[in-house]
Amino acid sequence: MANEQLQEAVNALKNTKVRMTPQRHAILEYLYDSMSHPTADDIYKALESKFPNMSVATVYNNLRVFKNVGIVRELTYGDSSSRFDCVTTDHYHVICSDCGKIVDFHYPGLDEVETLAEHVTGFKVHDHRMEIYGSCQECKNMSH
Amino acid sequence: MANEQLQEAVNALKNTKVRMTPQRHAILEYLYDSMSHPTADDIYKALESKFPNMSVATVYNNLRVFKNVGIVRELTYGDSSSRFDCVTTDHYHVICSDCGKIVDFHYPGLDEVETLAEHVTGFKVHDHRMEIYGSCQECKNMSH
DNA sequence: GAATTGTTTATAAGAATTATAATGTAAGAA
DNA sequence: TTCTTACATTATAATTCTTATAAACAATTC
Repeated sequence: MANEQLQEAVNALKNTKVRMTPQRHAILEYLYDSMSHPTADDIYKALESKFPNMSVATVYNNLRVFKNVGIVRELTYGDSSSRFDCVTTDHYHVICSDCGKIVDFHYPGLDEVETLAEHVTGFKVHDHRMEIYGSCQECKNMSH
Repeated sequence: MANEQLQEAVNALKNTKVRMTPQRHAILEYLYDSMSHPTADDIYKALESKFPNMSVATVYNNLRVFKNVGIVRELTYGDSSSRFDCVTTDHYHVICSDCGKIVDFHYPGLDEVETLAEHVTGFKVHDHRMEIYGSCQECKNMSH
């Protein structure tokens, strides 16, 4: 299923001016396979063996390209570097404040929040973002 | 009322080992008076005339102190620098994707989201964060 | 096949934040 | 009060993440 989603993403790119390159494919593949929330540097390190000559800038550039096309989302949490997540179904993130672990969390979309915000503020609302913070099971046990 | 909240924050600090200094008071005062969401640099610039010798590091250090005590919250959006917000009542932020304006938005707390997340993930949930993105009225009109 | 457009690489530059060391200031004990 | 200790501030240097630049490369179009 990760493969199907990857294919969808590749197809989405075909409809734009964006060319498919080995590096791009590898970055997408890593994102869809790992299903984690890596930083640009995580991706860079993970692909080092496969692409010894790849530049960090390539990772950043392509993540931005993917973001603009809409197949990747950038997550900025408290920690220094951004994390990237492939846009699949609507889900939220539960984040461990102690170790930084990120777990996906499905929840019916908060549409009513968006509509209420439109009425109250006069904005044209496009999107929202929510994160939940806490201590994961491992870190909970650590603090005994 | 901003003054009352400021007093509360000052009192909260008295109960810790944290000392009150002129710089700290000025930073808090600015946060509570302006009711905006300034960056560290905004604060630094705003207090320049009052404290010509203050270092940027002081602003950063103290914002972190306030954050740890729990009277200030750090907001990390896509843009490069963090923004800081005094923790008052529970409210969310509506952010203009075009001009960056931030508007407060009151909404009954999403407690059920937190409890559901606890059950599903096994986390001990402390907190959550939500932001709503859209175009403010000015930017809506601009794009005609 | 030549020209154009887009891509990668390597490196340098930029910006935000943190660490360090020296100096300053307030609180507590003698 | 004076000495000592602990905390704060300042100035500067160092780090880290990210972006810009220019040259080399590859693919697409005419």
